[in-house]
Amino acid sequence: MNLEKLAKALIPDTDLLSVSEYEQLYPPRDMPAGAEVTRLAPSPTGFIHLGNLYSALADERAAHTTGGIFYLRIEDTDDKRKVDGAVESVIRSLDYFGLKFDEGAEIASPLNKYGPYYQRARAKIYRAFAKDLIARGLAYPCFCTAEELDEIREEQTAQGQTPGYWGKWAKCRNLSEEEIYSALSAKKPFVIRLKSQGDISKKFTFRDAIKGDITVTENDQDVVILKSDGIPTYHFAHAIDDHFMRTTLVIRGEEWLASLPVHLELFKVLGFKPPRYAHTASLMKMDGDTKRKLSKRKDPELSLDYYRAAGYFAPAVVKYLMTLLNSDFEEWEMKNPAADYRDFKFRINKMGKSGALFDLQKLADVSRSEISKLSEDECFAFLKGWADEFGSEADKARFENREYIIKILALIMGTGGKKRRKDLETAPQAIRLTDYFFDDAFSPEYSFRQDDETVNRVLSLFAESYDPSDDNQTWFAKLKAIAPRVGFAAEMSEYKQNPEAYRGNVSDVAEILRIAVTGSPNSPDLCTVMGILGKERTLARIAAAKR
RNA sequence: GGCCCUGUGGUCAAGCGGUUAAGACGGAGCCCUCUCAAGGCUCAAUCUCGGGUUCGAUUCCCGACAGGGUCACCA
Repeated sequence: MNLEKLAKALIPDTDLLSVSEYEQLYPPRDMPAGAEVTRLAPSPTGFIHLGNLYSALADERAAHTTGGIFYLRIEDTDDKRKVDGAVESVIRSLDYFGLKFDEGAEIASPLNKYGPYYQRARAKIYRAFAKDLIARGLAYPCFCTAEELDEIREEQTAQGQTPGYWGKWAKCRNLSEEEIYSALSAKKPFVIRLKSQGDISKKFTFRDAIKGDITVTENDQDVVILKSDGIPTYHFAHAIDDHFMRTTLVIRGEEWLASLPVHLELFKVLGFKPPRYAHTASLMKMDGDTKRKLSKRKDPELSLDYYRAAGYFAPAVVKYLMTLLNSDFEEWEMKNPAADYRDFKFRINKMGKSGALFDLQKLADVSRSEISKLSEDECFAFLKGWADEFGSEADKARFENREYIIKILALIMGTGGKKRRKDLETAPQAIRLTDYFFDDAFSPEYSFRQDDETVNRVLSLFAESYDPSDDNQTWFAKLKAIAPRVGFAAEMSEYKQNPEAYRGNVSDVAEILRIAVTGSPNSPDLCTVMGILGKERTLARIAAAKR
């Protein structure tokens, strides 16, 4: 059979470069030794979830801790998956979490020399190599219809054979020249398949950067490399793109492990040196009583946009993911509490081999601790940032009087002091804590535990003696003085020794006042709260709370 | 079902032939306290199961079992 002629008939494009011309067009990168080139290669659905961020963070760290390149490639070979604005959404989401691409799709960079970064725009390259493979007898056209393939599969299943297009089942593998040209002139649609040279009975060991040595058999499947629309499958595009974009380290989910033999054979027939691979254990989630991989369809609450909207502190999410990526990160962080996480020496080979369960409690803990480290300005910026994008009008308005809100934050969150509140996981949680400082949000449902008479008496007595210039101690002494007048113990110790002798104690006095002023039995130091509210509002609230 | 990966407390996990089997989250309890928060202290909880190898296995080997993944003209 004249293979050159066949290649021209199958792929008639006349504007394709030669194999060596592509090598010149995309020369090896000039990089320091040890620098890794990694990539994020999503399909353009625009939806990325925590699992994707986890893997993207591994890519980004691997590149940026070695002085390498982290780029974005869009795998749009399946047009069913395309969603408008998806690429921008990916970039924006990752940027929110502090991950930046050095080059790639929609990235303005002088480094963009290995594009185009959309696979659809790279059709010529794939076709050039498919043509070369055909001419070398390593690929062939297949005219089987979906129905025929189904039949083959059924037959294979019935016989207990491995399903797929291989060996004797690969009907089109040995089509005669005549059969091919007659099918072609009949305009029958066709795909291009790899003519696998592999032997299923031969095993080989492959070294994965995370999983270590993995023994698999050679590939014997005549996989599709060019679909009937002339667009490559993932496998073919992967081999060509990662070669010509000069990727050094392919980090991807372990679901790809199964197709590794295919990819390695592709690299081999193409004459490319394969990159190093790191197959990451995927992030899992509890579903009923079994674990399963995080799924974009089933777990919309794991969307990155969800975390943004929920007001999680982005650096906290990243740090949580870092603890999952390299478990010694946490220890390192304890030793270097002030250091940037980027200073940590991320190691791809220290990643866990088995899939970690996504632990919302742990994320919450990291989040609490990160938020508790925020300075006044950072805290203000964080909360305002959330309010501006996701908060109500009232929430937004709250940040207009900077001086006032800063005072409140210092009180409720302890910003500026050493006693920091550490139970806040998200921005809205913190903002809700400021509600009673704003009259428009102050709508108390008083829940006094004492009878009306006691409440009124305490309130009146306090109002009479209240002096906004009192310091904390003086203020509290006045509270203590009120206690015996309503039959309560002034000292906690006295009360504890003899609880039956009193109707209550100072803390009950404080509670009445607290509910009156803040609407809640819980608040930070009441004296300071009153100070921030000012005498007028304090007294007005006390008056309004009377039964 | 075939093939591949994985298997230390509830969760994330250190460990790499001899350890009282780290640490973190979570849980329980106590103390302190004007409430909340914060802080201090204490406790419970783990090597999937069999066989080997070895003076000695959580650690090495084999098997079982369990969990996960994958078997497309999707990525």
